Formats: sequence, structure tokens, C-alpha cells
Amino acid sequence: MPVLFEGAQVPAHLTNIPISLISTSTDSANKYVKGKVIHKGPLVVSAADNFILKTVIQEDDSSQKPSINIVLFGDLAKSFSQSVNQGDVVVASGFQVGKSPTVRKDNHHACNLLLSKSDACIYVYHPQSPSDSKSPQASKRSSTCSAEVSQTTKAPKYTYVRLDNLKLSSTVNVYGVVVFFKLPHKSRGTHWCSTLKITDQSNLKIQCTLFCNKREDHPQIFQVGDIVRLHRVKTQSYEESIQLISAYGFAAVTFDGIVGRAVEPRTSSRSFQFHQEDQQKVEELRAWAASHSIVSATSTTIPLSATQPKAYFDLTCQLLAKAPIDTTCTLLRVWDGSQCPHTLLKVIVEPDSVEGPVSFSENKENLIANVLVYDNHVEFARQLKPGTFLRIFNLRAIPGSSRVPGLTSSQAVEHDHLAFHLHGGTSYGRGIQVLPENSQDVQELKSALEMFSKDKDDSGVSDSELMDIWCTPPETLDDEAVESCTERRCIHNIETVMLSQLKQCNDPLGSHHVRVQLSSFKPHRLHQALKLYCSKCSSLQDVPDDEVVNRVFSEASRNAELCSPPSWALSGKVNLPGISHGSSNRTLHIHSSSELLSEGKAKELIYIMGSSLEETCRLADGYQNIIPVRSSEGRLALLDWPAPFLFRGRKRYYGCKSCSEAAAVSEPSCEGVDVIDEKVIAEALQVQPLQFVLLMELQLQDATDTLDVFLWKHAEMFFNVSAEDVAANQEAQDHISRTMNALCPKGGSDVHRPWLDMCLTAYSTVCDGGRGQTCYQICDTGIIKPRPPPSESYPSGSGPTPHEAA
DNA sequence: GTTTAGGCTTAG
Repeated sequence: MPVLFEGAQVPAHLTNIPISLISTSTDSANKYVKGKVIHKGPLVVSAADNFILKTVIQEDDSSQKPSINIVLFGDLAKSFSQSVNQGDVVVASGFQVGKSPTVRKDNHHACNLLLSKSDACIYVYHPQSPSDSKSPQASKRSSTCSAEVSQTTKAPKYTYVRLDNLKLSSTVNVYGVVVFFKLPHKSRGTHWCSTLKITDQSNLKIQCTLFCNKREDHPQIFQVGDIVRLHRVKTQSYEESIQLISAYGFAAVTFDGIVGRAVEPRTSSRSFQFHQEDQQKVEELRAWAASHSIVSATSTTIPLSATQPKAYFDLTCQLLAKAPIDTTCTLLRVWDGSQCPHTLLKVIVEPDSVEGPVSFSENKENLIANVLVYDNHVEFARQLKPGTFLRIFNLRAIPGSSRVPGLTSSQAVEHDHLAFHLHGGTSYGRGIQVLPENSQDVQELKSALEMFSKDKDDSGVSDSELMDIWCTPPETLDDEAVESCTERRCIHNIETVMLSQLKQCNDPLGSHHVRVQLSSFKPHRLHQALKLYCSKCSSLQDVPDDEVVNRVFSEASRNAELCSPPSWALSGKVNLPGISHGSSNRTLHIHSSSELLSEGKAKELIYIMGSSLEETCRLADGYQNIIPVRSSEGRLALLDWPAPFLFRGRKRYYGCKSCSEAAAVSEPSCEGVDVIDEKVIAEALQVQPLQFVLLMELQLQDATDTLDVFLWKHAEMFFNVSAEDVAANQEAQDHISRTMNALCPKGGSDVHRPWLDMCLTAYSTVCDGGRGQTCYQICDTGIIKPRPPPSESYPSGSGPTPHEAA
């Protein structure tokens, strides 16, 4: 039997699990979660007298601390509703961990806690305030009240004036049934304005004009027939009739007006009173309204299947996708599970501009109405998220012969196809209202949508799953509804795991498959991702800065002294034209291998002395290999670190300072060598070459967690570009930059980030303290979109003319 | 303790 305890000690066998550590693989046995109630939802009556209540708890006062949704069922939900208030601290045990379907919307924990099992338990602790510490009150409210209770015990009782007893120039509280309303809209002044007309058993209809600083402080009216309780409204006369206008301290509570439904107060007020009398008042008004056909006479809510061309109506629907058309118009793609008897107009928009799925199964497409929302409604529509349930008021069905934005002139305008327009303005209550997930109307709509998904949808996935696929990654490999921008090239045949599972894993070492989005990466300056790696000593260092390299070159050229060439070399000069018009030519000393010269391969390799870095680079256009040298004690020597030991076209090669022998420069052995390349030269010079590598740290995310991983050993495979090319080639650099931008658009929300299938390798590193740390690297994974850049073409410009000495 | 709006259709 689930139980709620007030103020009781948590049993010693239970241990606390921090909210941040909760995942779908959490074993909840003997664990408890503790937090402060930051939101308490209404008690919802579901089928067969069952109750559901959703609450949100947060570990600490700080907004930085994690928060999690808890869903309570049955009597526990009822007791919770009666005894717990926002601000109370609760402890929950005996929970099950589920995947939170609302994580994208509410940003709470990716999991939720379900309290339905027989061992489910809640411990409640009311905050100790001087007036509240002696606690008969707390136990009293847990046992006697049947609905939301006020936070204070000494609050004044409100009295309500019947609408035929209103006197001019007084501030009053009233109850009424809504017979007309305009949703809150920005007034020309500083407030949000809404207008309503209410009635009560007096049968008088009273106009109310409400001004509030915040939109949400207006009565949350979902339909005509709803019941409002207005506190602090003042009476005034306008055109010979009495009106109500919000007065200082105005507050409103709204109730569903349908007989038999739960009496759940809807309000933004943090604390409000609700007594038995209120419950009674609502029920009386409901009964009176029902017997006087207040709702049925005025409601214009119809399903899509009942729409008539040119008619105005209200539509209860789910938003599936949306796209901005222009500054005055937004497209909302909605459905209610019913089929309109008229062909629905298709509006063509750029796929990139669509939020939500771009297309649906053919069967579903036939049910989707395109709603064009104009002018003052655009701003509100822009904030809506696909998946949201809406009621659109005063929608008009327009035959498609009228012009439709988004169609270009070359596209045929379809005739007699229905489009739905929400015109600008607020006449006739025109506007959009978001319906909460737990409202009765949404529950009914949802079951209709689910029926469709079960019966007709050929895609094999239910509607909610479809939204899920768009919102969160599929959990298994075989679900390819959302294309990945990467592909795995490993040989593992293992299941995809969620990041939270991976992080919870006790023995993570080895390979894992994940489906993730890239939430951030570093370094942001991509040239810093390029490093030099020594395979001998495993050192990793930054690519030397040009300025530093330049200094080494000028140092060497300043100390240039003549030295006789080694026996295997011939000395000569090259003439390097001045860099700008009018600047003088430079003559540089070079050495060349006599063997190569005799073979006619003079351009394959030269040793250059006394040149600047810039001059060396310019010479590299004309010689395949250039080794910068200096004279040291009469012998040829390489330049000091960090000068490259070799220039090959636009590529530079560096040697490891600690692993290279400081030997005299010798002639490369070209016997049996087809091409003189960096390897041949490094060997001849006894240099341990450093390898260009790419190293980045990426933060991955999925619906459950984030994970920091390295992209290193397989970075070249990932980008399909060599690090060496990146070092030398602007195009390759741009390719990486474009790729990262596509995977993680600047300022883009996660909906714009593509999903990535990845293989990760977890390995252990040992820090100074000797404690192992688990690191992750992306392995055997390659980008399949965007396309790789064209491969580098070897620079082929003609070099300066050498003046060879014979 | 101001003003706003004070229902009553866009004109795509």
C-alpha cells in the first residue's frame, strides 16, 4: 500500500541517491530521492476513479541544482494533493524510473520518477516558520481538506457579489460563467489586456476588462463555459451599463465549466485560497449553466471533419510542425485525428525552415491542416513547440484559390483546396491558446490521435513515438527514422546505449555505440586543434607559431658563416626576385647533392642557407624538398627547434627535439628510392619526425546525459581529411570548420543539431595520484554529410630560376 | 495606483 508520511523519519535502510545520478538503469531498491517541491500540479482524475498528480522537486534552493518530475498515482496522488505544498521538502522511495517525455519542454531531468507500486512512499516535511511550527494545522489539512488549501491560516474569507448586486464605484469579488472572451493580447498601453463577458444565476451578462502586467496572470480560459473567480475587480459605468475592470491586486482563478469534471483551479497565483465553499460555487454554476445551455449555444469548436469552406470555427488540435513564412505569417501544421471532407491545401516551404518533422506518412499527411497565422498572432505562434496541444479560436477555412504565401509564382495555385487562416486582430476572440497536457480536452484528443496511429498509420510508429523520434534519439540501431550525419565503420555488433547508461556503467572500458548530438566542442579556434605528435616519446605539442619559427631563421641567417660544402654536395646560388615591385632581388646560398644533379634531379632537393622563413616558403614552389641549414663549426647543421627540418610544397615537417640525433647533415641515400619524401629525408638526417594530428574535445548529448569525449586517433577518418593537409591547406581547414558548424550551429538550439551515430572507446588513464580516470574517444566513425572537400592538388607553380654552379 | 479597452471578423 503506497503511503504518505508527514514529518516522519526516513527509515535507516534507505540511502539517498542524488537526482543527477538517476538514470533508467537506476536500481531504486532501498534508495530515496529528496528535494523541495518547486511545482505541484493539479490532481487529475483519470479513468476508474484513479488519480494522477505530477510534481517537480529540486535538490536544493539553487536553480543550478537538478530538478526531476515525479508522477504519483492513485491514493498517493490524492494524499499528496491534500498534504503537500510548494516549498515543502519531500522524500520519495519505492519509485520506478521512466523516461521523461517532457524533458525538451521543461528542461528537468531526462528521467521521471513514477510512484505507483505498492512500496511507493512519500515523506513530507513542511518548512518551519514561526507561525507554522506548532503543527496541528499541518495534520489537519492532511486529513480534512479535499482540494488545494491556502498557505496561510489567517487569510480573510472572501465574499462574492452576485452580478445583479453590483454597485457603481466599488471593488468586489465575483464568480461567473464565461460567455465570451478575448485571449490576453498586448494593449497599446503597458499591460496585457483581456476582455470577457460573464454571467451567473442572475442571467445578467457583465463585461469585464482586465489588465495585467503578465500574460499568465489573466484567467486561463480554454473555452466558453469555463468558470472564473475574479478577486478585486471594480465596477464602472460605460455606455449606460455596469462593467468590471481589474483593480489593484487583481487575481483570477479559472475552472472547467463542465459538470462532473474535477474541480481543478487554474491560476498563476502562488498562493490562493480554495475552500469547500469554492467547490460548491463552481458546481452550482456548472449545473446552472448546463441547464441554461450557456455553452452549447455559444461554442463553435468543431473537428476538422466538420469544417465548411468560408466558415469560422474553433479547433482543438496538436501542433506537429511549423515554419515561418514571412514577418507577418507563420505556418502551423496541425491535426486532430479527423479527416476534413475537403482536400487540404499543401503549402510549400523550405525544408530547412521547418521546425518539427518535414514530412509524415501519406495517411497522416491527409489529416494535416495547414494553418496560416497572421500579424499579431505570429509572435505567439513562433514560441510554440511541435507536440503542443492548442485551441485555435476563430479560424477560417479558406478555399485555396486565394493566394498562399510560400507558393512561388511558378507553382500552380490549387483550386478548391482548403487552407486555414487565423487572421490578424482579436475580433471574435481570435487567437491561440495552449492547452495543458492534463486537461480533459487534451486527454480526449490524445486518445483520438492514438486511435489513428494504431488503425491507419502505415509507418508502424505511434504518434507520440513519432514526436519522440523527432525530439529524442531512437534507442536502438535499427530505428533509422532520423538520419545520422555520421556512420560507424567498426566491426562491433553491439546495441546503442544512452549516455546515462554509459556513465552509470561499472566497467565501461571497451567499445560503445551511442546516438548523440554535439552540444559543444573545443578548441573553438580550429587551428589550435592541430598538434604535433611524436610516436617515439608520445609527446604532443602545439604547432610552432610562425613568429617563433621566423626568429630561428633570422638568428641562423645572422650567424651565417661560409662553410665549405661537404664532399657529396655542390654549392650554388639562387636568385629570388624581390617580393614587391622595386624591391631588390635576393641571392641565396644553396647546396645540392651532386648525385642528384648528375641524374638531372636538381629540383628534387636543395639545402638552403641564410634565408628567411618567408623566402624559404617562396622557394618551396620551385623545389620539391627544401632543407634549411646553417653552418655550425664549419659543418652543415639543421636549424634549431622549432624550425621545420623540411619544406615540401606548402607542407612543413618538424622533428622531435628530444628524440632526434643532432648529427651532421648528410646526403640522403637515394638508391632504390623512387620519390624523395619526408621519410627518406628524416632517416638521412636522423630526425624523429613529428606527426600532424587533430585533437578536439567534444561534448556529446542525448536525452539522458552529456559526455565529454576526445576526437584524436580517428579524427582524420572522422573528417575524411588528413591532418597534414589541414596544416597546409586552407580548403581542408575550411572543411573542418564547415563540418563543425554543421554539427553544432552557432547559436542554434539542439533541434538544429543533427544526430550522430558513433562508436566510442573507453580507456583508462592514470593521473599523477595513480587513480585511473575513464576517458572516451570517438573511433571508427566518419562524417557522411557534409561532403568531404576535394583532395589537395600539389602546388605546381613555377619557381624562381636557379643559377646552378657547375 | 496613469494608460490600455470598452467583443462584432482579413481582405493575406
